Amino acid sequence: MRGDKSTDADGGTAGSGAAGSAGGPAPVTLREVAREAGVSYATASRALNGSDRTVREENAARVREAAARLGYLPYLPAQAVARGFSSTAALVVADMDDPYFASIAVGVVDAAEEAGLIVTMAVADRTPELEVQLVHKLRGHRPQVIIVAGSRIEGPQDALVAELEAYRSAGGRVALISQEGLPFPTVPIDNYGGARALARTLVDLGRDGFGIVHSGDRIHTSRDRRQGFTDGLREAGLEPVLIEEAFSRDGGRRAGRSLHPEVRTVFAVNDVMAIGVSSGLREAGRVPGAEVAVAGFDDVEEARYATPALTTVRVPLREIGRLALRIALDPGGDTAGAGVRGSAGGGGRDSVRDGAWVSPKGAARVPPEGAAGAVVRVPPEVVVRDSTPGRSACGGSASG
Amino acid sequence: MRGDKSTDADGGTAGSGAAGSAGGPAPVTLREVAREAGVSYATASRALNGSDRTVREENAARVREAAARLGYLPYLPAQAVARGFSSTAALVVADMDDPYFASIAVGVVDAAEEAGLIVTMAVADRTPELEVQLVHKLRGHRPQVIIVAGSRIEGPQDALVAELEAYRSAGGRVALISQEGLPFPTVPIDNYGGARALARTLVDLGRDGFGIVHSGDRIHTSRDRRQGFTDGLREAGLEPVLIEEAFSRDGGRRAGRSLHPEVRTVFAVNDVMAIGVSSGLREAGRVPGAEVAVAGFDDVEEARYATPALTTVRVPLREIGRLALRIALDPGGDTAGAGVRGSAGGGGRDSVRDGAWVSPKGAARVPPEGAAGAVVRVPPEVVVRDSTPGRSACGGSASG
DNA sequence: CTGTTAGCGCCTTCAG
DNA sequence: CTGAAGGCGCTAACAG
Repeated sequence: MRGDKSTDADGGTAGSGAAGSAGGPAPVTLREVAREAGVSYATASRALNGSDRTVREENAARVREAAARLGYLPYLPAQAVARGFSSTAALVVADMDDPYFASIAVGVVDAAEEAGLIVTMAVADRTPELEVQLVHKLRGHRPQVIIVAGSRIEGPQDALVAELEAYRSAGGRVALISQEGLPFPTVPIDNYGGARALARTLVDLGRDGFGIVHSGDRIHTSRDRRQGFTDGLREAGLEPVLIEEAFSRDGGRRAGRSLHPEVRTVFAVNDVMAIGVSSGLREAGRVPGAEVAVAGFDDVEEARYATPALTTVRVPLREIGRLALRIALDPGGDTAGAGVRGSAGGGGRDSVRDGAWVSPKGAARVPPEGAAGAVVRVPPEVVVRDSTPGRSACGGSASG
Repeated sequence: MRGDKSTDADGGTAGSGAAGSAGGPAPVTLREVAREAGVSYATASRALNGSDRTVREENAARVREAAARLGYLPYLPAQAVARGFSSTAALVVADMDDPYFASIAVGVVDAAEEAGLIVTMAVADRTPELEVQLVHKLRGHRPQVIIVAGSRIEGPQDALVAELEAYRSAGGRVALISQEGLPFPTVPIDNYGGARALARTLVDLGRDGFGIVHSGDRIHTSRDRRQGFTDGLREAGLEPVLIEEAFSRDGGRRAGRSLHPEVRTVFAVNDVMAIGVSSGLREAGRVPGAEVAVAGFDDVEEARYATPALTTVRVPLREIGRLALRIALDPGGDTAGAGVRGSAGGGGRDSVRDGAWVSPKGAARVPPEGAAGAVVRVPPEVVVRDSTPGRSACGGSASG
């Protein structure tokens, strides 16, 4: 919440005070404020919103005072019409009930707030078609930026790209989260590298009998994580058993319920599924953590309180959300790496893959507006917890 | 997504096609569409948005066709200015990272989508002052409705009420979630009744040695649940031990870590805290579920996968979110009870309190307006799970 | 049915 | 530094 350039007049508190008549008092308009303050309409405008403030302090004060007294509230839609752009940021997420997206949303909303924007949000329900329709609809509000955080699914993305391209060519800024390969600034998540590092860490800890619960290669996130983990394993000469299930808690649960007896270490492609796996294992009478270790990916808060606590790869979701808004607002800015502290933990080297991604198509058509394929890497970090060998799922080790 | 009254022109896919020049082609305006279609500006408007469609089908078709071809997109802010009200719904939640609010948000967004509104959202971070500021800020967009879902905290609510009152007196509609006592339509949650029923259920199951982990009476939700549970216990002649901690996972964890040894059944005021309690118990070397049963409130998805699965009180969060939007849009409508199935569980009587509160003033230029204090009860439902007596925290009972 | 013409609330040159 | 006037894109009477 930066204080400068504030457009607020009445300190954030209601001020319709007087309002004697009861019949839907038309909201106070800037014109009234001007009259009340004894200055011109234009002056009032300048005093309250000042693109380049050039108004005698005395008058400015009078205007502010009048505005406060009348409870004036700038009519944002009107401002948008006059200025040509609104003060909103649009966000499309795949599923708000998933803590992964919820955290990203928090980050976006937070950063937007700081930038003086309010966010309009839509939930695409993990359906590509709906997603396109939503950005289209959102576009009507002429947001200053559009951020799309969906689980990218295999298939033609032409519609989405076209929609976004159209938006950008009209002056809008877009940012994507974890869906590289599209000609827009993206906050990537190193799914491959993180998963690979995780695999190596587990191998180093002496685990074996690996299994991967994933959701098929059509879902990019799943594919990359599966791939990374597999490669990490292969470097140690190991080969995992693959189990495919839905990208959800329940999918994980089903997988856990019928997990092959020889799998003693299972990596679920995300924390939510991993938690489901643990649950499923228990339903099958097995003990997750001791008998079979389970690891996930994301380090969602929930995972830290699960039993056994998940070994996972930390992904700074909130920061990623913030970052998305920032790179959208200021592509090519000094945003790179900003706000993402945290060591590389166990992730270590090769955390950074090919950073540079070059815009393939269309980008030529659309000039400046900042680089189109900006990529800011967020380093993954392996977090080892309870599910490692010697620990039991039940009795905690603490104090005892 | 209802199809009628659609304002969309180009089937949801981008259409900036032609656009030869590359320098930020000004978005297509309605005027251009009109010219392109060979009709007047007004006719084009009517054809595409038609409040009361009265345009020869032939022309209408031409307009639609032209709109599609040019990739016309109605400029919502302009529409808002012209119409006097925008097509947005504002939502203020206390903490998006909490699954409780995330689910509510999903419901709101969903219902908004159905009503043709897009939601603008803000996170109040559980801070009353911020909450007021946010609704104030949001008000600037002239949303058609404002929904506030915060954890009500003891203290003067004058600022919030004033802000909301001002909004409403200007024709806006507001709906609150789980914070009765304020002069606005509210979707209540029977915290007291649900907790009391839960207590009785646990007593009936033979549990004893009760403890309540709550967050102090300043937080209404905590207070009501604690109160209800306590009363339920007293009916059986029992008295609980009280532990006060922060309203979060971590607060619960701390409570669990130092839980009095004699407490063998603990009720945490919400699922998230309950999960924390389980976690804390383990850290202290105790086994939640077997040695000490833990119950929560909300029936958040996460709770169903926790270990041990939580005995809890189901609250249809999503439905509640939907309902909030509906009663805001149509107070006094037939919304009562709609969409909320599920038995009354044990909540029982006193579920319905004083409903009527009469609307003072009238709407400005915005559509009708109904009752202002509508209250729709959502019946709580006790869900008994693993944490009951005989079960172990580890080995599942299933199959094996 | 259709076109013309005012605004909606605000910002912004453009003169004073 | 200030006021007057035009315009943003769209809707809504009001004539034809």
